Amino acid sequence: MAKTKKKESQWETATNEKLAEAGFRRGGARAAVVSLLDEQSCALSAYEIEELLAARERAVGRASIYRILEQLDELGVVSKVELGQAQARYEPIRPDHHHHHLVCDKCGAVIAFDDAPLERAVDSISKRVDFAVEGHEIVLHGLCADCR
Amino acid sequence: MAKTKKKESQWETATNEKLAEAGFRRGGARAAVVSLLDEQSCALSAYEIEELLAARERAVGRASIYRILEQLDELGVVSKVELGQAQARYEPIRPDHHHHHLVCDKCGAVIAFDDAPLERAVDSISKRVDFAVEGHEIVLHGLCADCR
DNA sequence: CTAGCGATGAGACTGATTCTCAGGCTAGCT
DNA sequence: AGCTAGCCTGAGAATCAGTCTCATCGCTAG
Repeated sequence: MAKTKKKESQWETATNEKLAEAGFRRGGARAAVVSLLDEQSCALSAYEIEELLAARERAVGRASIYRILEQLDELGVVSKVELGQAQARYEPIRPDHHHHHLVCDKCGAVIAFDDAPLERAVDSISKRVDFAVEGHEIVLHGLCADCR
Repeated sequence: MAKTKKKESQWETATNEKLAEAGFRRGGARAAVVSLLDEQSCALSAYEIEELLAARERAVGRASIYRILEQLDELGVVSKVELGQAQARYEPIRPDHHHHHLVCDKCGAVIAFDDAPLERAVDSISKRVDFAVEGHEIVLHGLCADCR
């Protein structure tokens, strides 16, 4: 598949702006990772990112991938989620698409879901505890429709 | 510290019964792990378990700790929780104490909390999705009172 | 008391993630 | 456009949690 110049989404643009504001220089590796993440609707593992980038025209070193993901996480544009699979996954944070995950204990499939009442319950707790809550992660696990 | 014969709690007793029912023989290593877990009110990592047991009179091999924890998890008497700290934690499941965790991003402190509306929201979702939900894990992260 | 077989643990191994450090490239200055 | 300081990269070593292997130990039934 030829590399086509895609239109940058709001997330990629906003991320690049935040990187610049935070004093980061531009770099090919980071641009490739940001661009790849922007195309995803759900979480990718570092290994998947490495493979996907290698399969394109732009391989990025493993150390760079982890470094970049950490920077993006700190900037608050990427969310690191641990789904109990012995590896972390990362996904872009889009203001209009907050969601959580269902994880199949058998095949490892990851399915996204969102639920307003759940969010409200979490927000309510966040205000009640003596703790500056900055984020939350909710994982439901069990068996997916195929494995059941 | 001298080893004192403590009174077994309901959890330890029930766990030993389930182990026997499941056909497991008795063993010193497993008894030590079960006894240690019974004293905890919140989650311990495998490494902490290894250290705590070594600090007592009863060191247990790492392989045994993981094996035992896995058996207890399968029996449904222990819960494996991933708090995004690159290591799993384990805690006894007591029928009267279902709870979730607040994790401090700075010092790593783990604080338990429970909330009925949150549980109801999760139960509600569990019934709506095309997925056999067997369990859930909710982690709020941010800064604890000390680190703020 | 003894044999059979589950329980245990030392240590090798695996897989994910982090660290190190030499060389490349960007951004700012002339 | 040319130059340079210092951030950006990536190859590979190091680390760390967790898993596997296998010889030995020690319950328990008989």
